Amino acid sequence: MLYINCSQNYIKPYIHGYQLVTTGMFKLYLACGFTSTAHKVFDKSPERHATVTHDQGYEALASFVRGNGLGKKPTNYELCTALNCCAKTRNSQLGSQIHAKILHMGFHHNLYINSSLVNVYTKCGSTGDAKKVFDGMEFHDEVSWTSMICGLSQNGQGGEALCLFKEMLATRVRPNCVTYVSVISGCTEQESVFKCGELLHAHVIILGHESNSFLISSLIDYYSKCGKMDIAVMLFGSCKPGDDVVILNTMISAYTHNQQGGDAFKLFRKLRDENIIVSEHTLTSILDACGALTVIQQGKQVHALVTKMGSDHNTFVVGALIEMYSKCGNIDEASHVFDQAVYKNNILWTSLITAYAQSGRGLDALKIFDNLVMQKRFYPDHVCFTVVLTACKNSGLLDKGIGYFKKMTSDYNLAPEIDQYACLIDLYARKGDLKSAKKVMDEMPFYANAVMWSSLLSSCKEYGNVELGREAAYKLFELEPSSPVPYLILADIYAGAGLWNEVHNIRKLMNENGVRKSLAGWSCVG
DNA sequence: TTAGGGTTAG
Repeated sequence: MLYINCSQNYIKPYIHGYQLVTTGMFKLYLACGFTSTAHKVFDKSPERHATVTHDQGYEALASFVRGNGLGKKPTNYELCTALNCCAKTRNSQLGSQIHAKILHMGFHHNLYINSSLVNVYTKCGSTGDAKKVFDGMEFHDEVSWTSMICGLSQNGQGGEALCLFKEMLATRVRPNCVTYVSVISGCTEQESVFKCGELLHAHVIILGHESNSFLISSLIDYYSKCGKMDIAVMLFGSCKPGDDVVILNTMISAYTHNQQGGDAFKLFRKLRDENIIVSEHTLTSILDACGALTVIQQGKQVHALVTKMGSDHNTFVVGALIEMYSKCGNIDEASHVFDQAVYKNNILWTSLITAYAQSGRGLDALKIFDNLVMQKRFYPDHVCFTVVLTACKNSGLLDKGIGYFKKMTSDYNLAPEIDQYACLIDLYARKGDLKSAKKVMDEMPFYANAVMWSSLLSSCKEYGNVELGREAAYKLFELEPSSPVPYLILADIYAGAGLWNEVHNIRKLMNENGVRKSLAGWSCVG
């Protein structure tokens, strides 16, 4: 039994935040059959940028929902189209309901329908459900294999995508360009699969796909994220400028992320001089370069172009402008850009709070956060809490920080993640409450990482705690075996306590473990 | 009727 014409179902999950309320309104209008109003709501939605193909989705989905409301039996083609729309609009709820209908109607053997289901589930972040559908399929074609591989890649499971790709190679179905694009894009997330990209590149060359623009951009992205800029530049050199704006944008980002902001700028200027049409992605990437280079004059010129292109409605571009002004030290202009923004979503609010926090105005950052929360205009997520806790940390506000940490669970039902625990530990440690910091580390549901032990070790040096300092340093010897830093800090701690024999032992241990003291200016004694 | 690349907050 399906209830997809029941509007309540659409509203319930979308009560958090302006952006989601807008999405909920869109879905409500759509569900009630008011497609033109749904169009209007969606046209004003900040989520509009989420996919370029949304527009093709409304009418088909609305028609399907209306038909279902009238008790009309859908064909397998219509179910497929409806699932496709669910994937594009990230509507997991309707997708699951359609899945139930598919099972009820006995269409679950259909290859196309199953591929679409895999796509819906992965686009909505449910790779487990997608895998269940995939594993239950009687046979796979290149599209269904690729859907699953791509879904894993897009959900940060590059290692799993690669394993599935290997399974595919063992079958009679051959991977195509799309499969390679999908699997290569998954190789940029985890270091464990970094080296596989080169092997996949070799496959691409052997198969003669090296001129495919999707493959070129994914390979440029891959090599730049592995730090192999020479190969990225070589691949870029094989294309004609203006052939594909995505390749250009990938190259601009590649330069920026590899501390080559000047080259990013040169490329951008070349595009402008040659009247090559740039996209909003280009603006975002070049603003990123301006921030990295702290070149506010160029940043302002790009801002003028943003206005000229009418791109100030795009939340990605607005976010990049805020970050650029903030990095260039002009927090007032960052704030002004935010005030002028037509659509303000959670991410943009977080960008503003971050801008204040990183400009040494932690108290202002917290004030903005408190006001927003009080007015119920904003429902913070984990990232926002990390920003807020960092602001507390940098301003030395231990009690406030503890209060925000507790609010995560009590007010927002958010289980703290490792990043927020790291902030809390650092808060306690910086204030000298090393006992509480250690207690959090012992009791939290995560293994303490190197960041946490380093934070504890630094504070042990600051507050002269030899016992805990020793424990932290020895943990770091295991976690970061080639780093001289924990050895040197522990030596400082020993020296501060007058334990000269221990200082000599640490020096000996460094030699034994083959760790080289390579930090210029480090204040190690002896 | 099924699949693809590049961009935001710490």
